[in-house]
Parts: sequence; structure tokens; C-alpha cells
Amino acid sequence: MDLSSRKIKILEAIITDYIKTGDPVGSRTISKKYPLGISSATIRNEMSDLEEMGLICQPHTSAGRIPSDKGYRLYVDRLMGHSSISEEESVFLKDLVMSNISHIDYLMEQTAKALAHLTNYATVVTEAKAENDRLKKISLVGVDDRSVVMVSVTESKKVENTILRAGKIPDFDVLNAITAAVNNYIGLYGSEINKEAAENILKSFKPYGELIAKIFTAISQTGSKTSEVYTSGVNNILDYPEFSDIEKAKNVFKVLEEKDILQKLLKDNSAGDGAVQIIIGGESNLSQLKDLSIIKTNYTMGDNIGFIGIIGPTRMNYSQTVSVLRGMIESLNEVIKQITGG
Amino acid sequence: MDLSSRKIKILEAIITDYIKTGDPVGSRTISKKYPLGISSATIRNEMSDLEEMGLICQPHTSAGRIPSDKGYRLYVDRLMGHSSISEEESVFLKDLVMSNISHIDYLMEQTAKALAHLTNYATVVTEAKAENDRLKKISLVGVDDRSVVMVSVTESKKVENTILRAGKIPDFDVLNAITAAVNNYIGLYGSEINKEAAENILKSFKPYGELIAKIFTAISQTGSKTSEVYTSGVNNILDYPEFSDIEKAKNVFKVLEEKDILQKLLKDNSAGDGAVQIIIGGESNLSQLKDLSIIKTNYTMGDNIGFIGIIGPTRMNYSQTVSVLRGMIESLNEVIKQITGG
DNA sequence: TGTTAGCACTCTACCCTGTTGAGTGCTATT
DNA sequence: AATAGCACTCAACAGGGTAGAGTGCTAACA
Repeated sequence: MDLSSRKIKILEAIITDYIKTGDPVGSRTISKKYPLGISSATIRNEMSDLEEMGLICQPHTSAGRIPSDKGYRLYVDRLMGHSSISEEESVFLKDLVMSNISHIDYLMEQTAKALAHLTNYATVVTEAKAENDRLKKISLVGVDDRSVVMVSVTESKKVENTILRAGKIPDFDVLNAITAAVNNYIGLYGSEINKEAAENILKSFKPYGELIAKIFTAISQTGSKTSEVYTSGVNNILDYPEFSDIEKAKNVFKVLEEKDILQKLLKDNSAGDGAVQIIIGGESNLSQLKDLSIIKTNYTMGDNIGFIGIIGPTRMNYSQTVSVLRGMIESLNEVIKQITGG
Repeated sequence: MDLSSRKIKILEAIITDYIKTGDPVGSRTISKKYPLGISSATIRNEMSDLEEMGLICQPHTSAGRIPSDKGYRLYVDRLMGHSSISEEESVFLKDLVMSNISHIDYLMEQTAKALAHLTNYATVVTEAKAENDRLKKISLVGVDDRSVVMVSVTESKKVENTILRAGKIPDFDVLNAITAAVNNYIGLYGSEINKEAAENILKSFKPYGELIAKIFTAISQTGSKTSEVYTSGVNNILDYPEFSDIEKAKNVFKVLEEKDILQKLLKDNSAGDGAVQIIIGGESNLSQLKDLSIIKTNYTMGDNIGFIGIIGPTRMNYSQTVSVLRGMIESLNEVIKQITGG
């Protein structure tokens, strides 16, 4: 069956209306609200065809039609207009990013929050992280007479703190000497274990064996942490009647708590860098997500790659959400470029 | 009216039953389930008295009775037995704390999670923080040729990273010299602004003026961040039928998102250090919390004080929850003592 | 041949009703 | 003082009827 331009117009009307109201759309509603110049009876015939093609379906016999995943897919790929965000929103996003560049984790959190606020959906942001990051150097900072902080910096410029405790802590100068020796080691072996070289350092700073052992343990563990996942606006989901059933809402909450699933979902980067990707309902092949859609993209900070996703009901406002997401990424990238030197 | 021992037994039965089932408790239920040796009619008379005293109330004319805030208060203060946690739970909590001591923020997060898991209520943990903390020293670690990390350590041993960017970054030795100079400054003036001294440092390291200016800005901002608040198990609330109404659930979620309110609530430390404090329903004087109770206490890390709260419906299992909370605090304190040197 | 009006049909949502069961308070009795 | 009995109240549930939205089909029309 052919998809005539009239059928497309009707499909578009159904989707637009359903996104707005959440109620199944009937033929009469369309004939009245959308000036297609045809009667409801004709629309009924066309709708019957659209249903046969799998683009819309009926929740029950005498209800209106709602778009299927396939219908949304067609809409997203071919029909959806490009809206753009307001000047206000754009400024809001840019200010947000600018004001937080010194605390990256805080920035991520704020990003998630801001997007949730602007879209009224749930958002997920993962920390930027390189696939195979290597330790570049460390620095030791004394805290008190029993503990030091080991600051580690990776090739991709991620900074991480680890607290180390030991019975005996050297003074400032010795600490610096140990730092230098360990950095030398790292230059040669990275975070791999080289017994001989480690023994050498241990020997040179004999009184502080306990501390040095802990340093090597910490070094071998660096970068093993998976990247942080920040979620926000999860409760926004409750605003949509399709989740007013408490059990359904619980399910959604459960998925959004499983950071592993979210990570995996966002990480799949088949669409390429910087592209906005849309996963509609069952397309994720995860039963827990069959009533949710995800609009996602990625951002880069040097070699590190992070992901931003917006999660809402399948009838989410794709066009608006995409534009907000694009605006966010733009602000982020602009600021990141400035920082990392462009 | 006097509170006879029989009245107390009936009140206790009502509360115990209501905590377990969530359904209003009738006189017949009590006479059958609790061996008080009196008939339901007698119990009815006594219940009528208890109602007059404001300890229980009726949701509607022909329903059973439920405890009022005042009833819970009496129960918590005078009737509640002390249960203790199982060996298993105790080991679980201790292991948790032990395995996370090198990453404090991670430990807090895990603490919140573990308590939520054990109690099936929502939990709030605030980062330990001293009231009037002062900067003790900083350390500068180069990241790349445009940025350094400033590691700041406060009197109370809190460590924080701030990323600083500048057009020109000195090498390792100069960075160390700047660190030393700035630490000298901090020794004299803390995080206060002393123009003359700052000018001196600026002059000594003239080519790096931009960086040094940023250092002083960062110094003046240190410690201004409010302490982190971690929540967990918020969705557990959905398991209790009193919040199966979506609007009520939304309200609860909203409160638990307002970290300010939670902070204020937990911070009030009138009960004294280490004491477990219980706030029942309306006692908080916050309308948003009128259907929720909070069981809370505090922990100390050196000079820093942090708070742990467990939030559930007013009919929460006070006795069990208190014991889990006590177990958690015990594990925390034990480990903290070991660390901070005891 | 495509479009439309008309009609019978379907199904949900809603309201009204009566019934059941749990629970109460009062009163008379033990 | 304690209890048994009784009339009463109320929420929850199920059944029945109606209104309204929507459909599919058919016949008529341009």
C-alpha cells in the first residue's frame, strides 16, 4: 500500500495530537481540529489503512488510534519539524555550563537537572571517560600525620583523589621525592606491576614502606572505576497519565535506578559522534523500556567521551526535546573547546 | 483520665498491628489476635477513652482506630521494645564501611543505599562537615599545559579539588614554589584577603599572574560549598499503601528532592551527640512531612559532623529501624576511630 | 471512482443502587 | 466492672443502566 501525502498528513495529525493530549485520537477530532478538507468518514478509511500498515493501533475496539513505535519512527525520521530553543533557554544553558567548569562532577549534575527542568522528562548524564585511559602521574598531598591524599591524573586528564592511611607519613620534601620517584615509575610502566622497580622505590624510602605499598595498590586500581551516572527529574515521569498506575511507575523508577542498564543503553554509539539518536519504545529490546523513548547524544572532553540521554514516554515531544538537547550539547562543546584549547 | 496498664496494652496492640498491616485496627481484631482476656466490647470502651485522650483516632465513623502522632510518641518514648540487628546485618554494615574508607563520598552513598536496603524506607545521609572549617593548605598539581588542579585541605581534613585554567602554566618546580608561597600565606591569613601579601606572591611569580589570581579566587571560595546530601531508596515509599495515591507520592518525592529542607531537618541536633532522635509526623511542623516520620542521628569524623536520617510513613517500624541505625553508626564510628587514630 | 452521510454496533466511563461486612456506640444484663 | 446484644454507620464492591466517543459498513452522490 502506498503512503499518500494525505495519509501522511493524517498520521502527522494523529501523532501531534496524541503527543499533546495523551488520549487516543478519533477521526472526528482530526476532521475538526486539522483543516484537511475531508470528512471524518474519509479519515476513517485512511486510518484503517494506516492501521493495516502498522503505523497506528487501537487500544480497544471503540477507541481512537494511537501511534505505534513504527509510526513514531516514521514521524521522527521523515515528518518531524525542527524546532529550535528560545534565546532565553540558550542563555540559561550557556550560563550553567560556564559557571561550573571548575567542578566537573557538579557540572554533570547540573546538566542533568537543567535538562530535566527544561524538558520535564527524566535525564541521564554519564561522566566523560576515555575507553582505555592510562595513568599519567600522581601527586601526594599530606593531610595529617597519618594520612595523605594521592591525586592521580590520567592521560585523558581525569583527576581523582584517593585517601591513603599509614602509621607513618613523611614530611613535605620526602613526600615530593616519593611523588617524583613514583611518577618516574609510572612513566616507565604505567599502572602495570613491575616488582623490581617497585622494590627499588620501597628500598629508597624504607621507613615509609606501608605508605608506598598502599600507593602501588591505589595505582593498580586507578581507572577501574566505571564512569559516574547522574540522573535527574525521574519524578517528572509521574506527570504523564500513562504512568499513573503505581506499578508502572515503579517499573520505570527501577530501570532508572539501574545505572548499568542506562550506561549500556547510552554507550551504544552507532550513530556517530555528536549525532542525536532516538530509541523508540521496544526498539531498545528491553521489556522494561517498552513504554519509554530515549533521545540521546554524546559529548567529548579531549579524549573522554560522555553521554546525555533524555527519557520520556513514547509520546514524548521529540522535536522540542531534540532541540533542547542540541542546545545543551552546543553550549557544552563551546565551553569545552575554550577550555581544552581551541 | 488515667492511663491504666490495660489501656496501654490495648494501645500497644493497636500500634503494633497498624505498623504491620497499615489497616485501621478494630476491637474485634484485637480481642482475637492479642490475648488480653477481655471481650471486644470492653476493648471498645477503652478505645473510646484512648481516643478521648488523643492517642488514637478514626479515619471515619465505622472504621477501626489508627494511632495519632501523640500515640506514636508515647509508644516510642515509653512502650517500644529494643530489638537488635542480626549478626548478618551487623557484619554487612561493618564490611561496607571498611571497604570504602578511601573514598569518603562513595562511602556516604553506600551508607544511604545500605540503610535503604535494610529498612525499606528512604534514607538521607549528609557529608560530615565542620561548622567553621578553615583552609589549612593547598597543593597544585599540573594536569596539562593549560590547567592545574588545586587540592585544598581544611583544618578538619576535608580534601577538595578545583580545576584552574590559565594561558600559561609553570613547570613542576615552580608549581611547588608557588604552592609553598601560597601555603605560607594561608598560614598567616587563612582564606582572608590580604592585598599586600597577595601582591608579593604575584610579583615573585610574575609570568603566572593569571594562574595566581585564580588561586586566590579559589581560596576565598573554599569551604563555601554546603555539605553534600545523599538520598537513597526514595522509591521504597511507593511500597506503602498510604502513598499509593500518585499525588501523595509526588509530594513525598518533592520533599526528598529539597536538599535544603532535609539538611535543616537533620541538622537540628538538640538531642545531643550520637543520640537517636525521632520526629513523628506533624512534629516537624512542616506540612509536607505530616505523614512521614524521621529517625535520625549523627556521626563524627574528627571535627566534622554528619547526619543520617531514615524517612518512612508515620507507621514505620520504629524499633527495628532504630536498631539498624544504631548498628550503622556503631560500624561507622568504630572504623572512623581506627582511621583518625584512637 | 473517490467522497460522504447515515446507521448500527462496540466499548469505556460514569452514575446510581443495593448488599455485604467490619466496626462502632449505647443499653440492658450479669 | 465486664459483657452480650442490637441498631446504626460507612466503605467497598458488584450489578445495571446510560451517555458519549468512536468504529466499520453500506448506500448514495459528484
